[in-house]
Amino acid sequence: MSGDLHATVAGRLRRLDQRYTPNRREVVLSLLSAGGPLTIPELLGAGPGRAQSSLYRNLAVLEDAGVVHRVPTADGVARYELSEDLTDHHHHLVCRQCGTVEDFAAPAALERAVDRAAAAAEAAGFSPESHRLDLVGVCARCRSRGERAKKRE
Amino acid sequence: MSGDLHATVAGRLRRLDQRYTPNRREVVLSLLSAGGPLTIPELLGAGPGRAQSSLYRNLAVLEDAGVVHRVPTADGVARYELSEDLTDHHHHLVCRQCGTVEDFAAPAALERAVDRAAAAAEAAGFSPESHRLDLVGVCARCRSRGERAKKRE
DNA sequence: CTCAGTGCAAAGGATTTGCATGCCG
DNA sequence: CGGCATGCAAATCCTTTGCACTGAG
Repeated sequence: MSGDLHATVAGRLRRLDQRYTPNRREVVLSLLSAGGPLTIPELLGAGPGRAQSSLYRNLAVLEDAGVVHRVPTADGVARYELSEDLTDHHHHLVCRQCGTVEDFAAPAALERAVDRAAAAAEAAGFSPESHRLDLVGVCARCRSRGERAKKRE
Repeated sequence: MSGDLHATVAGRLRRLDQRYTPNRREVVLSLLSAGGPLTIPELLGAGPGRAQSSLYRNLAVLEDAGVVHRVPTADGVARYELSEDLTDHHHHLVCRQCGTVEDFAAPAALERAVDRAAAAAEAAGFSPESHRLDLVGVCARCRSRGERAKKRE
């Protein structure tokens, strides 16, 4: 199954006359094993000797090819994840303190409710293609940190 | 009712030893009359002679005070809107072509479904505080533009 | 041999900060 | 008067681009 993924990625790249290079494979592998969207520094940290500019360029190519997806976040740092048709549809838990983003699978009932809302938007002239649902709050790690800080007071 | 709003804003600013200056009032008024989050240039265009840096600083202060909210967007340009407790709870229709964001009220059933999902996230250690739901697609304006372009082919 | 891919360094654009001045409380 | 607010300009941060070099086909 992992082989299928790489074959798919390679195919999508080939359509743009682009190759599935080691650098790009590295990116895909990192995103695959991550539990959520990764930042540039995080992706860079994975392998040494990689140039930032190449990473940015590769991400742009991969995004063009429909392999990765750029996730805008509040802290101004872009994050990237694999395109939804390569993984499962999911949503995000966004920590407002440390900015990390974790994947989260929503109940099917929620998806249905979103689809109905999309239909309503369509009636208003907007053509919905996808949706984005984030739960914003405090992640477990930051919460325990906060409680420790509170005790110290 | 609008007076209430300004009083509330002034109060929240005062809590931080900040004043409700004309510049800040201008920002709040612009956001109030807009049908969605505004960019810095849009906010700047409203009044002449305003310095960008002051606007950024004022937005930061207003965000601290819980009056405005920063909305991260895909095109790298930050957008701002009034805090939800000053307006009504709403969601966004994001145009992937021109980047504009319009407000959109979701059906109550959807909100309930989101709340249930939030409860599930909470069980997993995450503390949800709010949520964000965007429908991404093409706005009516861009769609008609696109159709015209298609005809020309 | 050709053209995509890479790394380095410089450029670009959005946002932030330093500093002197203006102004409200 | 003191401290917040403002404008201007310089600085910073993330991201993009230019250029020369390497490597795969």
